[in-house]
Formats: sequence, C-alpha cells, structure tokens
Amino acid sequence: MRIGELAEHTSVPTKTIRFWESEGLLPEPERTASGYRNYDDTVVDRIGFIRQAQTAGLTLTQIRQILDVADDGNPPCEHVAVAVADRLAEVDARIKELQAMRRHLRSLAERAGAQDPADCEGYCSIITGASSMSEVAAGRGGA
Amino acid sequence: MRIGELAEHTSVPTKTIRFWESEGLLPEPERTASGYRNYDDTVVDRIGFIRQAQTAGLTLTQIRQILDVADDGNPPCEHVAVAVADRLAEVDARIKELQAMRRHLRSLAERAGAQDPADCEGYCSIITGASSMSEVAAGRGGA
DNA sequence: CTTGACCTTCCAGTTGACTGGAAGCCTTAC
DNA sequence: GTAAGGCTTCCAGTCAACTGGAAGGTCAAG
Repeated sequence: MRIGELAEHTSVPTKTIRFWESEGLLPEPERTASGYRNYDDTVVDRIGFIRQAQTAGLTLTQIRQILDVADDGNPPCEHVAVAVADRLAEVDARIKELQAMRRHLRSLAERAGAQDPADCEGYCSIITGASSMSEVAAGRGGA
Repeated sequence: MRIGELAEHTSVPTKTIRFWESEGLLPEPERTASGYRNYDDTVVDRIGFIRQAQTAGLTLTQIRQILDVADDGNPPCEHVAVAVADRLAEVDARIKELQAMRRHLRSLAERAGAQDPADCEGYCSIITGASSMSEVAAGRGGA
C-alpha cells in the first residue's frame, strides 16, 4: 500500500503520516525500488490506535512511549494506565481553571450589563472594577 | 521611571514590557538623552489593566483593541462586553470538550483497572476496547 | 512524448505569549 | 579607570502537532 492509499484508508493526511514517522510513532516502511513508501496492513491498526489515543487527549510523546513499550513485546497497559491517570489529572485541573475563569467572566458580563459607559473610568471599569461598586456588590452573591 | 523600576513595580519582566510595546499594547515612552525608556506613572495602571484582562482570559489582541478604543477617547465598555461574552462562549465550549474527554478518560481508567495485561491484544485493549467487553460493559452505566 | 497524478525530501510557517542570548552602549560607585 | 549592573536592539527558540510549498523523481494512460 502506498502512502496515498493508506491516507485514504485511515483519513490521516500523507503529511501527517510522514510526520508521525519522523517522530517515531510509525516504523519506517519498506520502500519500492523507486523509493516510494510501501506499507503493510498492520500500520492501519497502528494509526487507528494513535487516533484513539489522541481522542483520549494523550500527547504524541505519551503515545510514542506506549508504542515503544508495545514494540518491545510488553503489554503497555501499565504505561497506558499511568498516561490516562496523568491526563485525567491534567484535564481535571484545566477544567477547574476554566470554571474559575468562567465565574470571573460571568461577573464581568453582569457588571457590563449594569455599566453606563458615561461612568467609565480609567481604561474600563468593567474590568478594573473601579466604578460604582455598590451596585456591583449587590449582584455578587447571586451568580 | 526606567524600565527596570517599572518592571519591579508591576511584577512584569522588562522583556514582556518591551514585547507589549512592540505589539502596540503600550505606547512608546519618552527616552532619555541616552536612549533609555523613561516612563510616567500612568503606564502602571495600564499594565495593571492588561494583567487583569489577561486574568479574565482575554487575548493580547482583544486587549489591544480595547485599549485602542480607550486611547481614542471613547469608553471601551461595549468592546469589553463583547470580548467578555466571546471569551465566555469559548470557555464554555472548552469546558464541554474537556468534560467529554474526562468522561472518556474515566471509562479508560476504569477499564485499565479491570484489565489483565496478559489479555492485552493489539497495541492496548484499554484504549482500543478490543478485549473482554463483557466485563467492561458491566461498568459502563456506573460512571 | 507528454500530461497529470502521485511520490520524494527538506525547510519554513502556523498560533500565542513570551523568553534567552549576543553584542554593545550608559551610569554609577569606588 | 574600571567593574558591575542596567539599558539598547535584534534574532532565534520555546511548545504541539501539524501544514504549505518548492524542487524534483516516478508511473500509467493516451
């Protein structure tokens, strides 16, 4: 199978396939006499695995490590479990950050609704919170 | 005030101050005879505003637009309200994505706990879901 | 023999917000 | 006068995962 055909089967662009090869995620395939990459069918599953692992949010570095373990003949389950747990912790932390930011943005949006531009002081009272805080404070507990 | 002093007052590195200037977020300050930047006190507030807007998750591009409006003598509140609403929508979307990923990761983590490495098939059954699905399916509704 | 699709390599650019470093000038204290 | 530290500009690199494009080789059809 040539790279274009593989790309079509897997819906992964040829550019990306070559990139993954250069990053060590895909083994170097055989070449035809003229230098074209010539893939066997097994690489289709490997690419499917990479895509599924990406969907789970693993980085290419993590995926490469898992594949390296598997390529050494060991079951990579332990590595996978660690990567999944790591990623889960990252995602949880990121969600917390975003939720905090969301609360901040909601209070800014609320303040923006109550703000008369004529009262704007400095660069923008919505963000700096420099203006009529009594009105703003009234809404602080509600959101 | 020279740049080092300003950096200390604002806790923003000199590198970053010059970078913001190059990006149009800070006006070009006066220079001393020898070419040193010489800031007046107003830039301290401006930098504070930039940091607060960053905390709200606005990009430097959005912040620059807001500052441009303010520099033209108009209250930027409307721009700010739009930027805040845009960012809020982005954050909401990102949180949803991450929560979906989180659910996926949780199910992978659960599967990893139940997986005997000896049963591992292909690259990793935890991720591909290729192994003993009866056991996995039993836990699917619980998470 | 030519056209066009496909393949090759290699290098540069994308996004966002910096950050590091080199080479050299300025200021102040001793 | 000299040493330390601060300042200047400019260029390159960081992180992640590609993506675009140039320059050229290969293959099958007509």
